[in-house]
Amino acid sequence: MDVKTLCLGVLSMGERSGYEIKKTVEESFHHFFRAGYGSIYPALAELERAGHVAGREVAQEGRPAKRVYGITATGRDLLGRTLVGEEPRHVVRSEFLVLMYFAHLLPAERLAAVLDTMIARFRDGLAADLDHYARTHDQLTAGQRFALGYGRTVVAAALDYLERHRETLLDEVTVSDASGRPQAGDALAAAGD
Amino acid sequence: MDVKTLCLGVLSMGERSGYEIKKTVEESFHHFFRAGYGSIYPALAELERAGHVAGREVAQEGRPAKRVYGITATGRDLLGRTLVGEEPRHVVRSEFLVLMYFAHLLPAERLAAVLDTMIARFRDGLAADLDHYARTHDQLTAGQRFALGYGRTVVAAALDYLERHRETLLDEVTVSDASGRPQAGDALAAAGD
DNA sequence: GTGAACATGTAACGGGTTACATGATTGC
DNA sequence: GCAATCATGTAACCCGTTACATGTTCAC
Repeated sequence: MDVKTLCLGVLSMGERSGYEIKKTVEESFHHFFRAGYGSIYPALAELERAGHVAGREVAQEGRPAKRVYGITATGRDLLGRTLVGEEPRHVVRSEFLVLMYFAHLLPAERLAAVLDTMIARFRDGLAADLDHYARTHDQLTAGQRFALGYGRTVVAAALDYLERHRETLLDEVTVSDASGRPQAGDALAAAGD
Repeated sequence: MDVKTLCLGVLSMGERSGYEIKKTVEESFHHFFRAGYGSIYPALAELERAGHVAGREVAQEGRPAKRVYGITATGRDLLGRTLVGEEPRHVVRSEFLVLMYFAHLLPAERLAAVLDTMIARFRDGLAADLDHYARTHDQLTAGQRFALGYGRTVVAAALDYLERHRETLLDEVTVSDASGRPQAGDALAAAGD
């Protein structure tokens, strides 16, 4: 599934500009999908060329004009066929966890900073999520509630894990650092002093 | 963080061939990283050109010869600097969840099949994980236990969520399908009959 | 002898990210 | 005037995926 399909999906819920599509993706898909302008605008242009969406200029007061797109019949058809036809991928790519795997190669302060960054990120994401859900849950489809609930549940579990194991990891790594085995982190910390 | 850094990290735990690196990644990183031969072998070649790893031919009995790589001093240095220098990314890209978000556009049987596929995948992954962990936990570093534990915890939470909400989603989507609103899924299901 | 696991590579392709480029409008 | 938000786009680049290509050894 590419950004083109995502755009079709978002547009199937109502007309939007490229800018607004990105907003929707950030609000509703942020736990499991992301798309930048550099992929959204070209996707929209290509979809319009192929007749799957139709754009029109809309003037606004107090804001620059925007170009809103609506999905066409062939677009809806393509969306349905694409969703049915693709086997569902689910990929996590976490350099954060690779970093944790090699925690013994990191200076303790850096390790703590990384953990705190991730904890803060998850905490903020979850709060924004809960807020968004509270404001929209009564107008969501079953599928939307399911997908959003999945994101919330999993992030909550991740956050809980990080909070509960932060201290332990920090303690254990510090102990083994002090045990005399030379570590890349030690060398770097020494070089940094 | 790219596959080159990953290879350096794996090799920092001991000498390995490209084939064996892939095995290690599959066993230990499968919840949060993946790498194919098409990225591992070129990464190794480039690392060797730069002097960060050194390869040597090793004959085996009962098996084809292999080329095992060891990390060099400069490689270890580069690994340490790379790990310290990068801000930790953590990206989930789930076409599965996008599919669930648009569940109302899917025929009910397809929706059930997708859910069952994902449940089975998570179940199998978790079992393999538990098995691997049971066999290695006493020789893992704190960081490795932390990263592996994170993966296990999060996948277990995800699996639990899927199992607990599968029926509800299926019921709710079926009900709204039958309520008279035309759906893309209906059209496709009808076309398929 | 055939399939599975072991083992190593190359080359094209695709798609997303990043950086660049521009401009309107509001509020401070 | 300047920062922030709204708004749209392009082009180069990176890097990972996929497909292709090849060969060994074992077990059935």
